Amino acid sequence: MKDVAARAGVGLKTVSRVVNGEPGVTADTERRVQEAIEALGFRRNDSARVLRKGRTASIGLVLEDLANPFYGPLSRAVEEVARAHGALLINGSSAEDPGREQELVLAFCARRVDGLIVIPAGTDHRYLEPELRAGVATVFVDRPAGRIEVDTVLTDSFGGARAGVAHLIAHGHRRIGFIGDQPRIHTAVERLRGYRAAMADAGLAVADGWVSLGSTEPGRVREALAAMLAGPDPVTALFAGNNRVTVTAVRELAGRSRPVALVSFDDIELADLLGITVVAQDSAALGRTAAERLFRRLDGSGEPPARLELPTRLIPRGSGELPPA
Amino acid sequence: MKDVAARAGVGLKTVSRVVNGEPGVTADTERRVQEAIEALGFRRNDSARVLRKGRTASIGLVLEDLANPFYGPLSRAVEEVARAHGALLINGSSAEDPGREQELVLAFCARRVDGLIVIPAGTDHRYLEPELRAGVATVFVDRPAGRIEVDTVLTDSFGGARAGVAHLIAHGHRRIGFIGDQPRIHTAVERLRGYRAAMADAGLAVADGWVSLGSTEPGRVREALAAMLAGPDPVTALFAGNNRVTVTAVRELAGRSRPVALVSFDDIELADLLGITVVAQDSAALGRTAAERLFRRLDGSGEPPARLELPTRLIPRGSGELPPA
DNA sequence: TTGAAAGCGCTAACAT
DNA sequence: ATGTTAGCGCTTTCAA
Repeated sequence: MKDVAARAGVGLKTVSRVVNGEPGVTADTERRVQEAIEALGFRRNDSARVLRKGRTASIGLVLEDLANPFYGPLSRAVEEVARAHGALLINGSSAEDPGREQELVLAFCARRVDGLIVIPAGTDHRYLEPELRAGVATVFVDRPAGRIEVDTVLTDSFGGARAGVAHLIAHGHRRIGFIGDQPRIHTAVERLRGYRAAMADAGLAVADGWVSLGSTEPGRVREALAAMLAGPDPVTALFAGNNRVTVTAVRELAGRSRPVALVSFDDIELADLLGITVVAQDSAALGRTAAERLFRRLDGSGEPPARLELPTRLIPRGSGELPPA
Repeated sequence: MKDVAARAGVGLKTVSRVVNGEPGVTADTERRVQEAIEALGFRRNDSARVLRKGRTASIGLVLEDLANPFYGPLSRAVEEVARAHGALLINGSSAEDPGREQELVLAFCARRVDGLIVIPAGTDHRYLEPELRAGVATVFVDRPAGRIEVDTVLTDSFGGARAGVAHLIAHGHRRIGFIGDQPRIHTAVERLRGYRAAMADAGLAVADGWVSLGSTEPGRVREALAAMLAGPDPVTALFAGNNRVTVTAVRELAGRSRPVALVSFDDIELADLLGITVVAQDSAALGRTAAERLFRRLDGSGEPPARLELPTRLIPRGSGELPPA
């Protein structure tokens, strides 16, 4: 910028004015400055700008795994809103590791992101307190924050699971299995709660062997499913707690002779062709809602932290309407 | 930092030493500084650090659409490599718009990212020349750069398509359709070239109506497919140019009475259950390879720009082995 | 309309 | 082992 000023034969501040489109520069001076900028290939250094202005026009998004198809649309929606507000998006995957989540969040804060959107892996977020006090706008998505008060945007996991399981019950099933994610993950617990509520609503007892929470790694899911389908009283239907579980369950069930009904929490590409009944959540809406809330806060809305819940949608496609074998 | 120094009763540089884990501080002093840091909730301002050091420890990734399942694993792989090198990842989607690609790239450069990984939407990248001269390491992925010399990591689209079409020919097909992405996209053209090569290898002529390049939007693909399947000499097999085309094609073909063989460029989740034969490319490997090359360059390797091509893998699953109707 | 000077928070280089 | 000074590239403030 100094060089540009020298070459254009003007003061530093004049260049700054031109670069930022501020008024108070004659057309002629502006032209001279523009020429110098071209000639020198000058590009404003935003780091210095940030240092001076205090705002970075960037937000950080911490999620679990960008490679999971559930998070792609969410991330994209956040990016879209950020773009509309002139902000860039810094992305990080926690790999479901609370330590890594914290590391990423703090790295983003050190970069002085204006805001933070977090899909938490951990359950205690008090480490964020100094940042919140320092004014970093924060929204939690998909799962609630632990031990701090912040804006939260969730899917109605409880209601969705309850509706999905009730759907299976309505189609005659009495012995229904549930395979979900690890019990420290909020959505897994909520969906299990929804399952239990639906069973209770129908006056059905839940046998121990019908419920399995744990890693969504295929081997684990396969084993859990095999256990439910073995023995004297095998389940006739399965409620799969998320897209990862569903993918493995569908593969396993495809190889069986006796049909097992299936309802999946989360939609999956081409699930329509496979006739998989799902409880769909709108991950893009989740991201959009969270980002909009974040920017409203950055624009100075002083509302107290709120908790929003987005509804799910049951889409019958065949697998959930199979009668008990 | 000044405050921390004051509170701990030490000099500025001593705090800096502690914060950065530099040697030359007594255990006792360090403790006092740490206490002050805790008490004040101090977190180093990386913007200032960047301004001083010249390196930001961040890289920018411009791709087409984070919501496309092809890019999730790619982005994740890049992030993983970046993490291993202590760098953060800034993400942007061009939405296949060259103007937006340029806007994103230049925004990243203004942030002084150390490096850039670009899946280009445009075909002329001379706007990058000043940045390249300024030392921004750059790797293009999935599609080559236009009119500049940079590292490039591609999938062997030509070879993959040629092998896929040859596979259909080997199963008896003579009238084979090709539906691909827009002709300004390099991979679309390469795959079409592969298709033509395979047909020529077998001594087969290609009728005008068998080839269709254009948007991958479902309506467009549906129309193109309908046209190929109508008339006196309908195609008996289809080569789908990418995952978006395949999704629509599979849906359409599922509704037809006469079976049409299908080979897809790009694998898709659950394609195994649907029996879709694919020419798979490894998008994670693409991202990993590009990122590794980028960091090797950042670490000072002075190799000239190179062009790498990753192989594809033909996975027969049924749809590509159907005989002609 | 234009510019000079101060300073954002940090680190490199050089004292002490 | 510790502190001082200068300056990274920009914007803010105030003066011309």
